[in-house]
Amino acid sequence: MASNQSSDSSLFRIQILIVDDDSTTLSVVSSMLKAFSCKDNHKLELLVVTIKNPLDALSTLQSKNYVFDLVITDLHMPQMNGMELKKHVHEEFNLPVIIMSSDDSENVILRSLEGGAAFYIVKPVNKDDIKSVWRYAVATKTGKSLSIKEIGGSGEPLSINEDVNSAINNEIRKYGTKEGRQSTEEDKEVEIHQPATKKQKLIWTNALHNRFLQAIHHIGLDKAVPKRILECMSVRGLAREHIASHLQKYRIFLRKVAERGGISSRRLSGRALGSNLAPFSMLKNVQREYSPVTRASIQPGLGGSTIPALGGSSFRGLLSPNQQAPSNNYLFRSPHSQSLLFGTANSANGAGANLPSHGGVPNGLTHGTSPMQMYQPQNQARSYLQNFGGPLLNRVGAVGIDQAANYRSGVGDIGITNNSLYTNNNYAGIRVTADGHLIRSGQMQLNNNGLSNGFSNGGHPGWMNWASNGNMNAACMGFNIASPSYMDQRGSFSSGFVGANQFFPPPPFTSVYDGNTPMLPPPSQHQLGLGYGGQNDFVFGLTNNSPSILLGESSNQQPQIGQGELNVSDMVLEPPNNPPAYQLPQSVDEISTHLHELLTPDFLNSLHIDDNTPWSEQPFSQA
DNA sequence: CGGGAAATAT
DNA sequence: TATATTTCCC
Repeated sequence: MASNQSSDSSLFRIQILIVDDDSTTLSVVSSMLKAFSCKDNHKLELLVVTIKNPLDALSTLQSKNYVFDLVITDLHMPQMNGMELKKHVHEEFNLPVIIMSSDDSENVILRSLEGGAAFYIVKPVNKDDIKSVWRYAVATKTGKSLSIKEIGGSGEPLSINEDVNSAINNEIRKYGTKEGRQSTEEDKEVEIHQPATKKQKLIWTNALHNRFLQAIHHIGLDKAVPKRILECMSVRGLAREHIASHLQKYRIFLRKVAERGGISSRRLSGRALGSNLAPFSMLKNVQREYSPVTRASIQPGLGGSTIPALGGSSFRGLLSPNQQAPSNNYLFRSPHSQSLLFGTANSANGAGANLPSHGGVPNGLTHGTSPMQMYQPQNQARSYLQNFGGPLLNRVGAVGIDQAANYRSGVGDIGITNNSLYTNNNYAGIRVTADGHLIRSGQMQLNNNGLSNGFSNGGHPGWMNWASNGNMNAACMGFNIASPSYMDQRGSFSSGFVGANQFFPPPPFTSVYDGNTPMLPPPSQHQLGLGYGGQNDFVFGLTNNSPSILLGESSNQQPQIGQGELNVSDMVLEPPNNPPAYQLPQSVDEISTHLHELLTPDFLNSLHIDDNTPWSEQPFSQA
């Protein structure tokens, strides 16, 4: 039962009550916890009391008033469930309660967290969970707050309180050093030697990745080496090693895609390639959680790249009104902390709760207009964090999509109205009929720059995104979404993209990116309309049950888009006055030939990945 | 020292 | 398994 370790000189005396009707869990968790309490460590004293009956637990708490620091309880117990117990514990003893259950349903987890649980552990409990408990306990005891330290604020990378951190590091280092100690079974079970010198784990958030991409743009892929990228990115705390590692992965991704791109389009029979090119699916910018999109939608897809907004335009995602432009930052995860990024402590700071989940559906709690998503798959090692905080980036130069209002109605215009201050009010009316067809409504007008593709490139050579015959052409490809589970709500989905090369380098990175501010270029450069912050600049994603790759089989054939839900040929757009410098290939062979060109690193580089797509869905997480 | 591949860790 | 870190070699 109780294990007591006497020590007068303890720096920390932590007393934990564990309640679970399963005695195995009790003993396992107990011993795991104790494993942290190194016997020859006089700075740490851990008292663990295990009780099978929640009612007994309450009476124990009463009889030993205020001696406990923390209660860990199972959720499903015969006498009283964990949440009830938690309620009592909160009210009567004002102690934090950690819920621990094999139930990993999001519902339950959410309710628990919302109900005030400190955090939630999904059984089987692993060492990371134990570490989390331990750290939480220390933090509680010492009054230090465990929190994501002001992600939007101080510029500090994600970290728990430094004091706590170092204290724990010290403890762990002591525990972890093998010198003078025989390794025991217990050590193997809970092995925690992470020297303080160990690097914090960097999580490549989408925003950070975008920064990375932009840096590569700026430098040029061929010259982009870690050191230069690092300089260019100007992200505090970022190390060359981080870049090198990421670059390595990125190159692998590029290589893979390039390989795929090189094969004949005739072989690109739908599904096979779709799955092969699954990485692309992440390139679209679907607002999964927030978008009311149901069907026959123009989805912002992946694609086209940074078209300067001087006369150009960028599609912004079809966002719901509350959707904020992502402004996420990079996150550092302490090597010791896998699970401390959530829970009560964070809630106090306005962060959300994480959701252990198998399915990987981020289900971040919305916090006002700055929802933050945290995703911790199960209780495993990774945490995907996404921060949607920050100001709405009303990107100058972006096509303002008259989005939610019309879109929500499901019928009517998707007014794609360029409201850029820097353009000439180009108007491309695209209309979705009641039955979900996309029809032309209004026409693209020329702007001063002379190109009428709606995405004028300011006089610079650029691709049209649909060819002069008015049809979306061969460059339109659809890719199945990588994770159909995401799309359950509205069926399968293909996003198409049209490509445009990057002709404009991003503005120089002048300021040091502190990891917190939204990644916008300096104001004077806003007009470039670059996709800072992670949006795809524009693209049509074409929806619904589309085969994976939608290359036309003949020069006359239109890409097949879905089940007639949305037909590109309905998008009759005015031919340009000035033919684009680069004509899209018309025949299959040409397509085949040009596919490779389409998938050049430059093009790939130009792909901006939206912040709302979980990292696990991002391109080279699949590569 | 720095780049990059490979091994290793989580 | 995926991805971040670390090592190793050039």
